[in-house]
Amino acid sequence: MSTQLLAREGAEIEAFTALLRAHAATTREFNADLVADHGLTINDYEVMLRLAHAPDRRLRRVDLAEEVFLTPSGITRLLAGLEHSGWVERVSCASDARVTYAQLTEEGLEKLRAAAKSHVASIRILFSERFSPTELEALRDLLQRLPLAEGASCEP
Amino acid sequence: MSTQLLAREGAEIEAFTALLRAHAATTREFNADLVADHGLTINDYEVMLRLAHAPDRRLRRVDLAEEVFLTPSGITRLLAGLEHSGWVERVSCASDARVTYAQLTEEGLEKLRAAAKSHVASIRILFSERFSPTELEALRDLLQRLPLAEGASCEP
DNA sequence: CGGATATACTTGACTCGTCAACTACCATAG
DNA sequence: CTATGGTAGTTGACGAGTCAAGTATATCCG
Repeated sequence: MSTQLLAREGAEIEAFTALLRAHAATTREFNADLVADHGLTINDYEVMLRLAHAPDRRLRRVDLAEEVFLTPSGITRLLAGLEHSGWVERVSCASDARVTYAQLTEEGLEKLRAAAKSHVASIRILFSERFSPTELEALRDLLQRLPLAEGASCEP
Repeated sequence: MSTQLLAREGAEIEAFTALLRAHAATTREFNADLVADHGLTINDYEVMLRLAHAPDRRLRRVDLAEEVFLTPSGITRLLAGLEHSGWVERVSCASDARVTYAQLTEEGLEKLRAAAKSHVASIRILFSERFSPTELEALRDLLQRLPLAEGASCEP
């Protein structure tokens, strides 16, 4: 009654709450494993993964930021760590002196492969324990509708 | 080929990636609004909401931590802010001197109501723009399966 | 050309939350 | 009663990421 306005009810709110919890739970788990086993955070991993799949294994820092939903300064800081470890190198751009690419090194790729092995396995286990293939697809498709504006669709 | 091991393919990985992105996108949006309009973070809000729905509007700090997926120290810190603003009070427990309840004050409830008004509206809009009622339920149900069972896991 | 505006990135100061270590209290067994 | 072990909570040191402001370069247009 007095808390009517604060209703937790309503499928939208429930869905969002579930999203928060699901993220907190899974992320915490995977991140802890990744850090313990490889000294990488999830974001380190995601960034290196994007680089690995990019042409020449390099990406502009802005674009990278957008892909993993970090701010430009966040990316600067994250990359500082990866550069320090020798997994990513700065490469300057001939045609535009403002841009600096982040490029995955050979060691970075090796590191990523090693990390991927256990990380991917954990993800597969967690998700396939809980969902059928059909549900998995449904979940993915629904979640993919959420990110607003930006990275929508178009890949080169 | 050489990146085969790093495959982004596989419904489990895609689902998890989508979860990361969906969380980052929505959370950033809602959090920014909440902070700008009411000076509350999403976690502040979620904590106050739990308190509002609890008997006597109070909860043990441990239990609160568990509900919002924070560590005990995280909760201490978060509550320190809310106590400072007068929205939450510490109440000690008669039967067990170790526990301190966090109790939502009258002002806290008012604050929460005000924040809920716009926050809930934003959530509803974002989600109902993208999903039908049926999809919303599906999404919620799928996400609710993810948080791992607390005590269950781990090593002896 | 040259000034205005926009873009790419970095830096300082700060917030939020973590972990590890610690205090304080409770419960139970000998 | 006391030792022993478990639970509730706080604190210090730190990491990760944010924002606001700053620098450097590009681009557009009179």
